[in-house]
Amino acid sequence: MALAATSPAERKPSVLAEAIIPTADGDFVAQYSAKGLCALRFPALSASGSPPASTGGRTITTPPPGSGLSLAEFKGWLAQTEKALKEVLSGESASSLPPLDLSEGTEFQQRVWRAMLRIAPGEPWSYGKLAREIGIPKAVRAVGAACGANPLPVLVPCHRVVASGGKLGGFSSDPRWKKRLLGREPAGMMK
DNA sequence: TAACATTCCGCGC
DNA sequence: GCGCGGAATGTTA
Repeated sequence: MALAATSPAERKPSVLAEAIIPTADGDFVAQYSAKGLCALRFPALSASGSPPASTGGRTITTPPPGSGLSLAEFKGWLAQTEKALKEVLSGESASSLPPLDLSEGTEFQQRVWRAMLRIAPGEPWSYGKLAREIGIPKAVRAVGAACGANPLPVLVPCHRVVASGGKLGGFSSDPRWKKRLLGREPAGMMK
């Protein structure tokens, strides 16, 4: 029979609600689908490395009625997201996370992301260790690619995954964020 | 097929 | 011990 025309990552979750979450590091933007938090954008660093000033958290878009996401549920998720975000930003692991909608990723990617959620602060993993954790030790590079596709930076602690040999590794948006976040880890293994 | 947020090994210094 | 170049390796668009 013919090959399937659709690729595995064809379905993107539709964003029903969007909100700004103010933190000490700037304003994060969280996007929600009917299943949960599906994307998180973090503020761009200025050239000097200082985060932009907060605009004061306010919701940009609320979920429309009958969309599958109630306003009350959205507010609950938002509160959880904000709490978890601030916990991670202060160098701790999130005590509780909102539902995460990872349906945009392939099975392999979701496996990588889920494994990253288990990473404890202060003990950064290498791409190699992460690859070994999900059962494919040689897929180190694929793991790196999956990290780059991570829709929920910070919450899914992709910044705690570093290259072996004490090298920092890469980062999708700004390598500064990675260094900044790692600097707050309790152990601070990174010299 | 090409590209990747890697890793490993061998050299030379 | 450190740095460089090249090969290997799995997943994705």
